[in-house]
Amino acid sequence: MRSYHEYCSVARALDVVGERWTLLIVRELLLGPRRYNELLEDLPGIGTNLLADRLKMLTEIGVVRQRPARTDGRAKAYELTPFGAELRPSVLHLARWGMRLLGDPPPGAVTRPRWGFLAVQALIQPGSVDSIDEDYEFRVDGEVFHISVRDATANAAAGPAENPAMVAVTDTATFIRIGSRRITPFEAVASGVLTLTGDPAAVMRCSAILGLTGAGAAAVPA
Amino acid sequence: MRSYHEYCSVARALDVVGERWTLLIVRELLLGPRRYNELLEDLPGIGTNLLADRLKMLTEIGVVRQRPARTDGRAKAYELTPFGAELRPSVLHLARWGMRLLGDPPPGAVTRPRWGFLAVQALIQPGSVDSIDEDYEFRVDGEVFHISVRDATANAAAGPAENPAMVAVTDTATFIRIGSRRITPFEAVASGVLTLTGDPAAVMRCSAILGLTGAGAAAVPA
DNA sequence: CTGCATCCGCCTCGATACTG
DNA sequence: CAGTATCGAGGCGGATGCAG
Repeated sequence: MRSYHEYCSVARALDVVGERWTLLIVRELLLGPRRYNELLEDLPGIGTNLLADRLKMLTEIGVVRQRPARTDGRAKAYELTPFGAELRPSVLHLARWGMRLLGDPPPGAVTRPRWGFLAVQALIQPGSVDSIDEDYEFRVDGEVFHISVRDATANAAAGPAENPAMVAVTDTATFIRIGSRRITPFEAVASGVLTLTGDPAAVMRCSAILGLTGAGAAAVPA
Repeated sequence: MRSYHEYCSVARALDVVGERWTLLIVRELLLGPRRYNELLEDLPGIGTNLLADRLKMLTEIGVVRQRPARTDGRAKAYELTPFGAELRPSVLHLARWGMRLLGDPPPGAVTRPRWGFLAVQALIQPGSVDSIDEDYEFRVDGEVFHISVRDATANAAAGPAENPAMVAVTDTATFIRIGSRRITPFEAVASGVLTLTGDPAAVMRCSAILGLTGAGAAAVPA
């Protein structure tokens, strides 16, 4: 295992998760346990030997562990250990930062609706959460997830909301275009690529939580 | 420039800062502007061509920019753009995460006191800051920096504090050993590798800010 | 069919030498 | 001091093979 040989926690962290593909494997596992072949599908281009090597290394270090898959007793699934799950803030901050680098989807690019789920978690701004308890549901290219606000704290979770105050329906490209502030939700609604139903006031509160209301659409320099 | 070809903000971020050495360059620049040869010294093993390539790429993307060095009008220094500086939370979270992976300093490992400055910033827990305005000074192998608490918010800065309520003097290895919770500040004082002067109550408040008081010395699994 | 291990061409990386 | 040029070694990516 290659190392920077620096006695610094950043360098040490990068010794473990800084090699190619490794943090993307963590990204997938942050969305839930995953089987080997599922990871191969989620990460086009990775090469099966590399995935096996990375999983073995991450398992040895204690970032990832195996456990029997839910559906099939024989098959095994990979999941993050609690230690590995502590990478979530780093990955979410990277997601937030990378959002501004995303232009329109290039022709050869792969897109997965699940990634939008991560994007929402990255956009949530703890300071902008109102004290009204309610849920917002998102349906992005068939993938369904929601944000729950309880006690002025917002959490994202998979699956539909029980009684959503707002439902947003769109496609992955539009979703990321909104998240990267290239268009506003209102423009998306106007052009018909986003459908918002529910309480208009809840729509505004949800937009605020995701930091999409302010004029702070900072552009990428140069 | 190599890419994952995924339309996902995490993958896009890693396209830019995920290659070898790149995030360590950012780490150095987070500590202030730096000249080419200084970066070469800070990052042993990088290879001068790779540093040049990375700096050029980061400059084109808008993460880094050049500006005339302060001391010498002709010489140029590299610094982060505001966009690049937004990588700070990601790097600090990684620093926090990697702290638990740091054992005792291996024989061949390089150590720089400046890295401890980053470690302190990574350890600061916004929720554990008392509402007493005061400063804490740290002297680690000659490098001096401090934490300022104002309005229940803690900030780390380079240089000495004006009127520190506490001064901690130690070496880099001990400093990181404390940060990784392998020993407590009290054990370090007892064994003579850490010297704390000032108000004992301030020492406790500072320890709390850095999350060093609780029993939460979570170990690395397996 | 899933879950890897092996093999091979290629491209990045790392070290040294060289130039403005 | 601040890079560019060159070249060998090794990690990476893709195809294939094989065991449970």
